[in-house]
Amino acid sequence: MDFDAGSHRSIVKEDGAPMRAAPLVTVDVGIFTLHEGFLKVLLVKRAMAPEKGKWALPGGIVDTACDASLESTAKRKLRAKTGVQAPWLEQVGTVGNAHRDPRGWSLTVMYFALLPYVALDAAAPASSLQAGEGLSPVEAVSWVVIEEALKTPLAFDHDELLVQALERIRSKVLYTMMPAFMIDSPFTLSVLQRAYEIIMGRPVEKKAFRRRLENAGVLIETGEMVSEGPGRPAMTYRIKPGVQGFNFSRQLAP
Amino acid sequence: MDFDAGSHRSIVKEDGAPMRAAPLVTVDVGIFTLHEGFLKVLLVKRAMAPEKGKWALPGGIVDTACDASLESTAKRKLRAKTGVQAPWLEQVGTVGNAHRDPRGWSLTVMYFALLPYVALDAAAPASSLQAGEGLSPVEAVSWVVIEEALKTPLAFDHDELLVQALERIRSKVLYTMMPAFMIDSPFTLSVLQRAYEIIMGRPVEKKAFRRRLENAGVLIETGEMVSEGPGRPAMTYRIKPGVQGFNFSRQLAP
DNA sequence: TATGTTAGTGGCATAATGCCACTAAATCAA
DNA sequence: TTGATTTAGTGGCATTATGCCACTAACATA
Repeated sequence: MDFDAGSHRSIVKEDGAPMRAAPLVTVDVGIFTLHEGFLKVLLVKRAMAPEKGKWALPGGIVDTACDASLESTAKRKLRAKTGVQAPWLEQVGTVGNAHRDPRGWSLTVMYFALLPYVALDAAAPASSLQAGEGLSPVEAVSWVVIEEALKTPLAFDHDELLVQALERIRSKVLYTMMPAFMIDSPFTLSVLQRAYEIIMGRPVEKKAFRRRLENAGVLIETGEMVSEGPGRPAMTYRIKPGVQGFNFSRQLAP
Repeated sequence: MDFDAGSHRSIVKEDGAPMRAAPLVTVDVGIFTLHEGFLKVLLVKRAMAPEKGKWALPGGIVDTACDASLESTAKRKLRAKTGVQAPWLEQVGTVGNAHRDPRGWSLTVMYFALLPYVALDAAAPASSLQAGEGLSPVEAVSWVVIEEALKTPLAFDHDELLVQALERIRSKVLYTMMPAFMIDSPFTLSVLQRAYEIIMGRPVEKKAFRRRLENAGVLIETGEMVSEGPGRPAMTYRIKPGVQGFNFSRQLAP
């Protein structure tokens, strides 16, 4: 069952201030991309208390008035910071306890999004730096190389949330097409391979990589070749529709 | 960030009834076991509105006063219905939207638990049939064969939640030791194999199965043999500690 | 003692990946 | 023009975990 009839109560303290029996509910989104050879995550610098001035994952309260679902909340946060939609949005998990927020019991639903790199200045709408429709104002928005983000002390328990999201990504990269959603389309197989390598943190064997993609049939040849600098020109490809749900039968070497 | 300062507001409607800005938060638990050759899930019959009289997954509101975390809420629900702890408890995901509960925006964090069969009459404490510490009274508690549960119309969106949990289990059974947590210990390899087969819904090859376990080194030989009826006596085994997190390098044949 | 039943193993086949050397087609610098 | 360098792409064998199947082992029962 969901809850007892009438069990949701608004307790009011003696001084008249409302006290919550239900926890605060927020959505946080780890937004990841590949840029200049690095895996980067989008961080915002909080402009308001609590944790004012600290770097944090983008996120905020679920607005029951304007969000139809948790996923639409996540999409709203994403669009507010990047100005674009993400081709991959996935729920990581939910963390809820009495101590993660100084003001009491709180709960956050963690998502991660993958997208090709977009410059923030150009793409981010004004709303990302100002308070708007349920949006929190922030001092700054920035793509941060993942290793640095992991070293930075983040607001609340966002360090742990970031680690959780990263673990999920590093695990799924071994048997999915994830990296294809973080680069511009169309792309060459070499670019895609490098995307895998950046996320995995180690080299991938060229032949095995290409054969795997070929047998899976997850790409469409565009027929267009590209040639950058010296070396043989390369064929370009696009992702087949529906590939987000595709899983290879085995993982890349651990 | 988590939320804006002061953004949690208790809106009061004109008639004085409190209206929530924050969603209702619940935890639901799919409790699974193996019994008499079937995969079964524990269902409860709701004794109170809403959805009174309907079958549902055990669960209920998060009690911020007594639960330290979401997981402890899940454990409390589990213990209330079965009287025992589960050796496997895993979060499946969170569903939150405006329409899953007739009374407004609500959110549930779904867990699943795996445990060896326990008879409900004997093991369930009185609290499972009566209202207690934040526990909801139910008309009945029952182990239901999974195929039947899937055919039964459940309260709220519990049909979908059950499907989600089941998909997770059917997927992870292919590369984890999950079934070992649903049978009594120690066990024979034949019993364990049958546990896999029940969940997977198809036969598993004996030699491949045993070799896989042997190479993984996830079991401890007890040294004790058991003999039931005719046939050669079988060695018995226990699960090595820490095996819950173990993943085989490949999946069983899809 | 023969027969049926369940436990457990030997050994080859299969499939996806790892590995490495090779060819192919471009740029660049004498 | 030619050779060196660079990147793209392939051929083919090795490795590894699993699938498959026939075989042996040890018990009960008639």
